[in-house]
Amino acid sequence: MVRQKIQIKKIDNLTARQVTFSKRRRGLFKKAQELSTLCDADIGLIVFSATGKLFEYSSSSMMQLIEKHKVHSERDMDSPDQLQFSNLQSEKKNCGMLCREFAEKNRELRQLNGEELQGLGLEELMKLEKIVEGGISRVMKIKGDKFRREISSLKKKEAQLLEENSQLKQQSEARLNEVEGHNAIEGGHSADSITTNRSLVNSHHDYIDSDTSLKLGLPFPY
Amino acid sequence: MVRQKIQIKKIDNLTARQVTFSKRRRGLFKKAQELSTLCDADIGLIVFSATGKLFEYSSSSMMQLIEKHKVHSERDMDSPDQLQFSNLQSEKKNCGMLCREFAEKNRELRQLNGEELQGLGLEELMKLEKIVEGGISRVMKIKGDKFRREISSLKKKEAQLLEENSQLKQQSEARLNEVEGHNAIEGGHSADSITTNRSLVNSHHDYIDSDTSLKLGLPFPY
DNA sequence: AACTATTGATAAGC
DNA sequence: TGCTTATCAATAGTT
Repeated sequence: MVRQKIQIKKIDNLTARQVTFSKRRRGLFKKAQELSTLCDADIGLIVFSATGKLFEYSSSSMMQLIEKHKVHSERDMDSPDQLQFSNLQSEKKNCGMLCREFAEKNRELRQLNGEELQGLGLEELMKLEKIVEGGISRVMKIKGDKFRREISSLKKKEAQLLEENSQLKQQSEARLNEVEGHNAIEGGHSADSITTNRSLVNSHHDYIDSDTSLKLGLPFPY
Repeated sequence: MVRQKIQIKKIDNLTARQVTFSKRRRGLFKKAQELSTLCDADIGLIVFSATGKLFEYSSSSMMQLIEKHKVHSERDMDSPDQLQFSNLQSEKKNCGMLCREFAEKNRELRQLNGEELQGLGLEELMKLEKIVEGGISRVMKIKGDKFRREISSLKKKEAQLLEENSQLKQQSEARLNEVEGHNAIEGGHSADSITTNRSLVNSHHDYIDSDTSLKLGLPFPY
């Protein structure tokens, strides 16, 4: 439910931001498509998420549309030379801006990493601390989640193995009983009975072994 | 009023189509702007009306956006082109590399900030945690240093002021004594008892004064 | 991902 | 175009 109308400013909460991005992006694309259909317009929509993922819609061909856009915005350039020059210039400008943004991000990164802090004031430092605190708490939360998931999966496996073990134990005992029944019928000290006894001893020994290794792996399984 | 929801197909009536184009276009641009603000997305929207008129919106620079779009969609460039394009090509390649590096830095930054962590393994998470821990400890250290420096500077000032105060006090008393010395010589009452009384009155009066100013400054001090 | 109360967009009319 | 309003559509917050 919409409790109150939201402020149009960057959403702080990451997951909320992602959810909203996904919802509104779909809405926007739908409306672009509707407008193009209803009014016979040629529309191109390019959306880069904050993470750099590209989403696009175009009522015809994005390339054609972009070319058309270039033609429109470069109407006032008469000679191809000028146009070529302007392209190169714009590319360079582009690069320059990217370089600056890049440097800025790098600085941010180093500051988050605790470097280049001498120039900052108390206010800025405390803000930075808040940010890094938020970061570490989120990192630790995810780590905790991962640990818990791994542990619960291990516990599940353990339970399965215990179950399997107990079934094998029952099976083994049942077979022992069966064999002893035979022995009782055959009455005693034949070669067969000795063989059987030996294999029983072996299987029991195996069971003990695997149980021990389990206990070594998880000292307090319960 | 909306009697019924409209079909999404080309509007026959010309004027109705124009009106709808104008209305919906504005709505679309508004929504594009909102999405870009809310979710920190980079958005470009190009609309050509059926009559060929261009409308555009871009959250940053349409040219940059189109370049970014090209970098994304053109996985690889053609064979070495004509000489006249080589400059432009190399600039673009440059830009592409910068873009990728930039995206990488952005990712790092987000991860330090505790976002986009779902894909990481335990090892990576713990490494990240170490990094952020290092960051916060350095940030906190610098902050602590700043606090300490500010405090010690304040203490120094305090000591200076106290020193100044005590000197002024001495000076003042010395002058008082001097004045009373004159009075005692000129006047007829018992010098000793009067001096004592007066100094008492004075000090009390001082106290009252400063208290009053406090009350003026803070209307409801209690 | 599904739901729903609420805001927001807009078709029609003027 | 702009304004109004009844109605439909989008979506924020919740589950």
